[in-house]
Amino acid sequence: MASWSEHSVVRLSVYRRILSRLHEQSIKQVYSHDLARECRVSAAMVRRDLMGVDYSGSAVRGYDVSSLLKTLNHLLDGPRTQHVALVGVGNLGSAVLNYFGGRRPKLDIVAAFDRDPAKVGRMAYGVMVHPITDLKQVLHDKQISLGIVTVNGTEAQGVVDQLVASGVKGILSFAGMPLRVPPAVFIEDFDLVTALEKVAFFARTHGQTPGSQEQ
Amino acid sequence: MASWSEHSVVRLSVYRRILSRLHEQSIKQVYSHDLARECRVSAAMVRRDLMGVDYSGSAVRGYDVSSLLKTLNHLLDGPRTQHVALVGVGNLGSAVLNYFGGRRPKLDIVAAFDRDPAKVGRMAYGVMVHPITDLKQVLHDKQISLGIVTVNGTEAQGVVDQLVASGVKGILSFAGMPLRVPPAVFIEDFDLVTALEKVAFFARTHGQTPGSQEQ
DNA sequence: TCTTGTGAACAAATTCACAGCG
DNA sequence: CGCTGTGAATTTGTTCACAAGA
Repeated sequence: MASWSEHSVVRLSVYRRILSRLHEQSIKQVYSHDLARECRVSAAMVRRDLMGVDYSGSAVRGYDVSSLLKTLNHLLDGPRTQHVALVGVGNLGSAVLNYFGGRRPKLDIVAAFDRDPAKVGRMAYGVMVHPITDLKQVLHDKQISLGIVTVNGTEAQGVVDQLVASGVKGILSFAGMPLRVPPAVFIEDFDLVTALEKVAFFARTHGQTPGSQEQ
Repeated sequence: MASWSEHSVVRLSVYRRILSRLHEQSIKQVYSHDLARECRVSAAMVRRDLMGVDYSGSAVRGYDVSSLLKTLNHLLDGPRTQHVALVGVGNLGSAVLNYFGGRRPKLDIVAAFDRDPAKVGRMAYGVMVHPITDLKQVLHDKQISLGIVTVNGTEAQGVVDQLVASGVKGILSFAGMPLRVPPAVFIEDFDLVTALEKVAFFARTHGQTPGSQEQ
C-alpha cells in the first residue's frame, strides 16, 4: 500500500534476488536480520520495507521464503511482460544485451536499434538489430514501453525524444549526461564515469563512508 | 568544509561535466538555474551544493565557468592520479575498458585481470590483461587503490576479498549481488537488472515519479 | 531587477525502542 | 527468550523565502 520510494523498490529487488538464491538452496524461512546481513542494510530497514508489501512474517519463524518471493514477484513484475528496446548496439549495448538475456522473464528486450548499416539486419545476442529510422514503427508493432539508451552523449537526447514520441514510459540511460524527458516518463541515468568518480572520492577522503556501516 | 554526502558528490560530478561542455563552447559564466535546467535538479539545490565548495559566485554574473570548473576538478580529482584495476574482461568488462579509456585523466585503469588463459597476456583496449593469480603482486607494483568488478555473481565475493586484501580502498561492482567489504572500504554496487526493474516499476505504476519533477 | 548565499521550514529516509506474541 | 510490526524520534536531504549586493 501507499506509495513506493525509489530506494525501497531497489531494495525490494535486491531482497528478491537473495530470496531466489535461498529458494534454490531449499532454505524455507529467513529472518529480517539474515536478509539485512546479505545486503548491507539494517534489519529494521528490511522489516520496514516489507511492511508495505501485502505480506506478513511470523515472529517465530521469520519470513517464509517462497511465499515472500511470490509476493515480491507479483509486486515487481506487474501483471504482464514489459517489452524493452535497446538503442545503440556498440560495446556497451552488446554487453547489456548479452548480460540481460533471459535474466528476468517479465522484462524482455525484443528489439535493438543502431544507425550503422553494418549492424542492422543481424541478430545481436538473440535480438534483431533494426535501423534507427524504423524506431517508431517497431516500437508500435512490438508494444514496447521501455527503452535502454546506450549511445553516447550528443546523440542521446535525440534518441530519447524519439523514444518518448513513440510512447515509451521508462528509460534507462547510459549516456554520460542528464537527458530531458516529460514528467510522465521515468528516466534513470547511470554514468560509469560519475560512478567511478564517486568511488574514487570516498575511497580517498574517508575510508569510512557517510552511510556504509551496518550490522 | 563539512562532510560530503554521496548524493552531492554525484551531483558535483554532473555539474563538472556540464561546466566542461560550457567551457569548450567558450561560455564564460553560468547561473545556478542554468546548471539546474541541464541536470534535472532545482536551482536551490545547485546553490546549496556549491555552498560547501571553496568557491563563491557573483550575484550579478553568476558563476565563473572556468574557475568553478577548476575548483570542482580540485575537489573531485584529489591531489594525484588514482590507479584502477578491472577484474573480469568479459563483455561488460571490455565495454567498461573501452568506454572509460582516457575519459578522466586522474582516474587511470592501469591493469585488467581475468582467469581465462586465452585472455591473459594480451592488451584489451589499451590495458594489459593479467592472470588473476597475479592480482596482489600487480596491485602492489602499480599502486592501485581502486577496483572495478565485472565478474558474475558467485565469483565476485572472492575477487572482492582479494582486492581488499591487496589494499584497495574503493570498489565499483557490477556483480548482481551485494558484496561484503570491511567498513573502511567504499563499495558501490550497480546492477543492470535492478536498475531496469526499477525503471519498469515506475514506468508502470506512475508515469509520475516520486521525485522526478523539478524546474 | 536580477542574482547568490543561507537560515529556517519542510520532507524523506532511516533507526530506535518496545509492545505483543508464540 | 528472540522474533515481527510499528509508532516515535532522529537524521539526512531538499526546498522556501528573503536579505544583501550590484
